[in-house]
Amino acid sequence: MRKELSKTYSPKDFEDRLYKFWEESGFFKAERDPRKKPYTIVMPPPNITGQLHMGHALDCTLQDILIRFKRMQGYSALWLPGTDHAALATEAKIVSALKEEGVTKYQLGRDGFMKRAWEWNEKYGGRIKEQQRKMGTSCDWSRDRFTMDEGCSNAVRKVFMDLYGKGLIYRGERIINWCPNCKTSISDIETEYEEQDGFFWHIKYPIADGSGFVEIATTRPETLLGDTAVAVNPKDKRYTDLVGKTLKLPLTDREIPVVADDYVDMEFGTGCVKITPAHDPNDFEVGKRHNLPVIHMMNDDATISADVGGKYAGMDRYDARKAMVADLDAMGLLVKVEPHKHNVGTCQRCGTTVEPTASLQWFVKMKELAKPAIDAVKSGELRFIPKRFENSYLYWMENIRDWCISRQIWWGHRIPAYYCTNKECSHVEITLDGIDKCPVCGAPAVQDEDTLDTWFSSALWPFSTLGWPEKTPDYEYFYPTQTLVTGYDIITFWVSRMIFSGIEHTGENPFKDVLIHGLVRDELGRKMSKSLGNGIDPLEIIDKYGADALRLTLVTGNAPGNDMRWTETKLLNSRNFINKLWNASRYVLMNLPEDFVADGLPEDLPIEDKWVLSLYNDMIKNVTANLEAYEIGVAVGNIYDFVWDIFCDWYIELTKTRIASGKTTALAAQKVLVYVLTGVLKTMHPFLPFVTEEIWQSMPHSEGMPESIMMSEWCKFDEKLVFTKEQEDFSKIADAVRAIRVRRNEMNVPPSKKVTMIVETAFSELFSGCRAFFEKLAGAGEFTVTDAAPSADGMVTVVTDAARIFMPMGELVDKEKELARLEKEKKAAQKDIDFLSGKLNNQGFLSKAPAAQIENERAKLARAEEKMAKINESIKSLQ
RNA sequence: GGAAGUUUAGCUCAGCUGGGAGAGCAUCUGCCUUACAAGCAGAGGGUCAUAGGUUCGAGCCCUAUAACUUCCACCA
Repeated sequence: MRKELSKTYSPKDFEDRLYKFWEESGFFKAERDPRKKPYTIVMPPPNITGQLHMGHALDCTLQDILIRFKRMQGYSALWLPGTDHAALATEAKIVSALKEEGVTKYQLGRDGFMKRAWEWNEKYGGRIKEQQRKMGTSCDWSRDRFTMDEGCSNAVRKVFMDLYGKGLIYRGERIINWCPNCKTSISDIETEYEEQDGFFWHIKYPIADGSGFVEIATTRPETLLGDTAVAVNPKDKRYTDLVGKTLKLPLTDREIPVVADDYVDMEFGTGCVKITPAHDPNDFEVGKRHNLPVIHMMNDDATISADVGGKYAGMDRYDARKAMVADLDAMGLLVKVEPHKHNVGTCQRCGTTVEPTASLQWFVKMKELAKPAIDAVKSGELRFIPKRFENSYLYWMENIRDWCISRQIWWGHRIPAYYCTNKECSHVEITLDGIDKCPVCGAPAVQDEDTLDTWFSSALWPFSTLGWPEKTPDYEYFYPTQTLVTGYDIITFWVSRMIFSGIEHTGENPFKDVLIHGLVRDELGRKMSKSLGNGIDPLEIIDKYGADALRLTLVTGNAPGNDMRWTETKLLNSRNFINKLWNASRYVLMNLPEDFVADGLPEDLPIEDKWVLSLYNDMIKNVTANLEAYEIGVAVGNIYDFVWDIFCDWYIELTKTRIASGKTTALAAQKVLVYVLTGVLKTMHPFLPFVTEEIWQSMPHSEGMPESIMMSEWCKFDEKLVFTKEQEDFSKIADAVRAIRVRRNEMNVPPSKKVTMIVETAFSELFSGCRAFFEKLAGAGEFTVTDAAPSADGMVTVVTDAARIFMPMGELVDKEKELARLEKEKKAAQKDIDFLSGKLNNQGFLSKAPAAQIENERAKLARAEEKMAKINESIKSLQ
C-alpha cells in the first residue's frame, strides 16, 4: 500500500525523518568497490568556532548536488566531512571566554588551556555537524575527521620532518606581522590593509660633525628609537657628500651612519629615509645589505621596550609617539607635519594594527614548491571553474614569498623542534618522537613553544584525511580527489597550499577541478557580517521553508564564481516551485488505479505523450551535460522550465480528459505520467533531496526499484524517446491554442464560454486528432477541420503558420476592427519576410554560413510566407 | 601601483562553441477550470554602459573609455 501525500507541502513533517532514514541505512557510506569508479570530494572543514552561515550553506549545497549526482551515476562517491581547529580564531574565542571568568590563559597554563580547548571542540565541533545534517548533506560521517585528530597530526609532523629534511623549512629572522593583541605572528595573507588618515612628520637629524641637519619624513616617528641608519639614493646628487657621515639620533645618545641604497626613491618625501631594520620589511633588507644592527624598540604588546626606550619605556606605541613628537618639537627638530593617507596592516582576526617586527620564526621556502603547482594549472591538468580564477592563483604563486608558519599560540600542532639548552651546543633536533635530552651533548632539550599556522594542516586535508602517509586502502582508492568546492576568498589561503602540498607529498594533484563559488550577499549587495547584523540564518530558513527551498534558492540563476544576493523573493519562488512539484505529484498519484503497475511505457502512444517524452528526454540530456560542466544554475533552469511549463502547464492538463474517459488512453497517460514524474524526481533529487525522497516513497514501486531515491540510477538520454515528428506536430497545435487564447483574451471572452471553431489547415488529420486539446485548452465548442476556408465574414480569424481558425462570434465581431488587426499582423509578417529574405539574398551569408544555418533560415522564411498567404486570404475574403 | 569582475526589462539575474533578446518578481487584463490562488490564461516593458573594430552576421570576439565591485602589492 502506497503512502498518501499530505494535502499541503510541509517540509517540517518529513525532512528530519528522511535524513535519519538515510543515515541509519548507511547510504552515505562510500564503499571501495573495485567495479566502480571513485568520485571524491573532501569538504572544506568548517571552523569549530562557527555555526552554519549562508556561505557554508552554499558550499554544502553545491557539494551535495555533485556528490548525489555522481552517486546516482554509479560512482563510488565519497564526500568526506570534517572540521578545522582554526588555531588563532579558536584560541581568541577561548581567551575571551576565559576573560569573562576573569582568568588569563597564562594563569591556566599550557596544559590547562589545551584541556579547555578540547572541551570547546567537543561542544562546538559537534554543533556544526548537526546543522549540516539539517541541510541534507550526504557526506560519509563514518569518515569524519578533525585537523587535530591523531591521523591529521601525524601527517602534519611527517610533512614538517620531510620539508625540513629537504631544506624547505628553515628557521630565521625575518620581518613578520606581529599582532600585539593576539601576541603572535601572522602570515602576510592574514594581514588586511586599510587606508587610514595619518601624518608625515618631518624630523631633523643633526649631522655629528655639526655641519647641519638631515631631514627625514616618517609616518611612524616612534620607531626612531630603533633607527640604525639613514639611507639616501646613491644617484641623488643632493646627498652625495653626506654618505658615510654620522648622524646624532635625536632623543637617544646613539650615532647612526648615512648609507647609500637603491631602495630610496629620490622623488618621494625628502629623499632621506630613516632605517629601522627591526620594524619595517624594506628597512630590514637595507639593514642586511649594510650590516646594520637590528634594534627592537617594542615589546610583544607594542609598548616601548626598556632596553632602548629611555624615558619612553613602557609607554604604549601611540602614547610614545605623542610624547616623542612633542619633545622633538621642543628641541626644534620637528620641521613640519603633513596630513598623509596611508595603508595600515591590521590583524584579520582582531583588527589591531599589526607591528612589522623582525623575529625568529619558522618558514617554508616557497619558490621550489610553487613551481610544479604553477605547472599543474598552466598545463590544464588542474582546472579552476570558472577559469578566470586561475589568474589570481597564478599571480600569487608566481610572486610567492616564504610562508611564515610559526604562531605564538597554544591551540594547534606544536612544532616538532627541540632545542638543546646547552648554549655551547645549541643543537636543534626535528623529530617525531618527543625527546628531553639533546642527542648530541646530552644536555636537557626543550620543545619549541610555538604551534603551526592553521593552514599548515588544512593544506594536507585531501590526503591526510584518507590516511596518508600510510598507503591505506582508502588513500589508494579515493585519492586523488576529483572536485574541490570552495569560495574565491580562500584560493590563496587554502587551495594553493593544498595544490603544492599535494604535489610535493603525494606526487599527484590533490584534485582535478576546483569549483569556485561567490559570496552570498544581502538584499542590498552587502557582505553578510556579524557587525552589520545583516546575516540570514540558514537554520531559520530551514525551519520556516525547509532545506530544499534553501538549497534551491542558493543555486538558482547563479553562474559559477559569481556573487549572489539573497532575497526573500527568490526564496518564495523556490518554495513555490517545490510546492508545484508536490501538487503535480499529488495529481499523478491520486489519479492512479489501485492495481497500477509501474512497468514502463506502452507501445502505442498518442502525440502528446511522445511530445512530452521527447522534451523530457532533452531535459535529461541538458541537465546531465550542465552538471558535468558545473553549470548548476543552468541545470536547475532546465528542470524548472520542463517541470513547470511543459509537464504541469501542458501535459498534466492534457491528461485530464483522458483520465476522466477511463479508456486505454487513460492507462497510457498514467504510465507516461508516472514514467516522467519518476525521472523528474530522480533528476531533481541532487538539488531537492528531501521532497523528492518523500514523493518517491509514495510512488508506485516497480520491480527492483531501490527503497531510497538517492540509491536509484541516474536517468540517461534515451534514443527511443526521440520523437522529432511529434514534437514538431505538437508545436503546431500549441501555437494554435496559444493564438486562440490571445484572441479570446483580447476580446474578453471568458474561458468558460465555449466557442465554435472552424480550422482551415493543410494538416487536417493532425488537427482533427487534437480536437480534445482545443476543447480543453482553448475553450472550443463545436470544432470542425476543413481544407476549404469558410468566409471570414462575421468571424474572428486567428492565423498561425499551420492553420487559420475561424470563430463565429456574432455581435462581438467588428469587421473594420478585424481588418485593421489583420493588416497589423500582415505588417509584422512582412517584416519577418523582409528580414529573412534579406539574409537569404546576401551572397556573403550564402557562401559563408554553415549549411544547416541556411536551411534553418529557409524553413523560417517558408513558414513566414505561408502565414502571409493565410493573412492575405483572410483580408481578401473580408473585403 | 598591478589584476580580475560587473554593466542586459522598473528590481534581482540567466544567456552554453557568434545565427531574429530570456526567467522570476513587480505592473496591467481576465479567471476560485475537481494537483496547486504558494495557482491558471494573457499583455506591456530592452539602442544588451559608451565609442570604434573583426565578421555574411556581435549581448557574446578584439581595442579604447566610463561607472561600480573585488583581489593582490604596501614608497618611508
